[in-house]
Amino acid sequence: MMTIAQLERETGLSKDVLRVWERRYGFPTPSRAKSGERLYDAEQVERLRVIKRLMDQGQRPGRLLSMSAEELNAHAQFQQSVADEAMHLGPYQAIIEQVLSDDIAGLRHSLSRLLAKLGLQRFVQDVAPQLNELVGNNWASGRLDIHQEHFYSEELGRLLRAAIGGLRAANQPPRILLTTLSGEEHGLGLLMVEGVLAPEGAQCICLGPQTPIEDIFKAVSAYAIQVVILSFSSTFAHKKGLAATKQVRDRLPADVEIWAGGAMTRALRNHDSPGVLWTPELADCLVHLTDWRERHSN
Amino acid sequence: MMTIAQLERETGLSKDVLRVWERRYGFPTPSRAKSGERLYDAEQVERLRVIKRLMDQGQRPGRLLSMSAEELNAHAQFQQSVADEAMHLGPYQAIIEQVLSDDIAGLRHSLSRLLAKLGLQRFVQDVAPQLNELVGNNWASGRLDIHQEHFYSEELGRLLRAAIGGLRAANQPPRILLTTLSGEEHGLGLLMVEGVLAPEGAQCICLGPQTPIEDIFKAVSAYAIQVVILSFSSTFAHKKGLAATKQVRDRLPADVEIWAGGAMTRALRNHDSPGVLWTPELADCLVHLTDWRERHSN
DNA sequence: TTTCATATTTTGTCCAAGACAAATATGGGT
DNA sequence: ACCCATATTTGTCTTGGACAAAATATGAAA
Repeated sequence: MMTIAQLERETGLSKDVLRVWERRYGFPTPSRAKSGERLYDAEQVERLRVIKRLMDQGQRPGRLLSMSAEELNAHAQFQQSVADEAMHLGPYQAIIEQVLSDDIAGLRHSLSRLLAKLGLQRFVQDVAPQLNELVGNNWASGRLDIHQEHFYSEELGRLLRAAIGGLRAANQPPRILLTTLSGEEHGLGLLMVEGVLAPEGAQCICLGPQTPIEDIFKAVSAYAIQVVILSFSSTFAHKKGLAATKQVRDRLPADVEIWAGGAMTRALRNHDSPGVLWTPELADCLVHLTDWRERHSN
Repeated sequence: MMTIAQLERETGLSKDVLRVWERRYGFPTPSRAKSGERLYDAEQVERLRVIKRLMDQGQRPGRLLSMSAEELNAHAQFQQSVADEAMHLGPYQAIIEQVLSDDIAGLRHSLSRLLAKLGLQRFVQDVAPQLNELVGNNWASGRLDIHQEHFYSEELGRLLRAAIGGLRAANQPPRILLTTLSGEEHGLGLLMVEGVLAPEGAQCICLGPQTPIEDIFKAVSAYAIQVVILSFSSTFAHKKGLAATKQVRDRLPADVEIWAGGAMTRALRNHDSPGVLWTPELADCLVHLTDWRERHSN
């Protein structure tokens, strides 16, 4: 039996949403503590998990919530088969199999072998994004458990950090600050960007995820930063991302550039906002780096 | 101008709290959009930041919120001087100075030198906890900015991950799962535990922070886990931590042990809860590891 | 047909005030 | 000094209504 607060933390569905669904769609239907508080049983929690997963695939709640438990399961099954169909058997299928089969040692070995073979920069550009997408697809289709996704992220993060740490200390311009805004908790993208830029000798200072805007501003002046890189994962609503990025832009000195990347920025690729460079692909960062150095080479 | 949702993300004060404070104490006093939504100006945001920081030191909101802006600043100043007084100039004061002065290269160098000198296990046991406490105190006193705390955490995390990754692959029992429960986002503690246990040859599988209970259960069976380690930082309410830990205990097989550590567990040190071992200090983990191996040596 | 702008629907967030649960402080006894 | 019962403070949950924001459908122009 779970309270609404626990359920929010475990599923990521906000309390407001859980309550308004109950009112509108008649689901979920929690029992009540004698004080009137909602108590959700394991069955409904599980059903909400399935619903959340399907919603993250783009399905809309109105339909999902009006389905019976059987219909919902059948639907999830169907979606999974569709996703499987679409997934092409790329060169990294073997690695995904290792994630799916909880092959700890195998995954570690495969990743580090690929990194050694390709080098950090190529690995980050060519392999990591594809793997991330495969993992994302498999999670969306329900084939992959959360613990497998966590383990994969942790291992990839370790590998990248180790590789970056092994580089000779960078001392060429520009000085780059890497972080995400509050609300974006995924920090893997930052490591990937650093993995591309650090080998070029750029001085990267990574603050990890969720730096409040005020503190980004402080960090920029404390470290004499010349470029701020922000990363947004695909789950970040692009309208909010745009607004937030502009807010940062307004508070920073004009000579400090902002490069914003990550899956979300694909939607803004052609959006013209002064003083912000969109870098939906990692390769874009390299282009911008070259440009920056050219501009500042006098 | 900030909406209540932005303010919640940036300060960590929940919407409910912000609204109820307004009702009870008459502060904050946001203006309203024409639709009636609250809009907080920069000044009040800053004041709320100060209040939050003082509350994290243990001050109670009733008093802080009834103070005028001037009184509040004077009070914060006073608290800072008290904290400074209490802080003893330990052997690591120099490192803290580097954090405070944004000396990137110096901090990296000091940390890696200490690690090389003491070795991973000693570094994690003797140095890291003291540094963390100093950083915490300096943050509480307002001397340290959030970006400095982020940078410190990121650097220490990298160093530990690199050191752990450099160890020969562990292959001795027990197989240990490390994670935090949803609601606890600090993952540094997990790395520290791993830094103590991995050198002993224990097979550590780290999932990073915030694994839902259901998925901890799945991971335990997928990886044939024998010990689950949970970490709780000091901000986790110990009553909730106890309840959550018990919930995990109930769902796991009896032969899987739970070791719960982190600053919060100091309060539960003497609390007897069957099937859970409290490890408020890192050294406790080593003791438990020895015990475990002895018990399973037949 | 495609593309773009405009309606319409759906969905999530915010608001209000009251109630109560949980955390913390206080007083009195050992 | 410690511990327990009681009082106060503080945070979270409740309801139903309203509206903002996102997504989809519709229609017009290229």
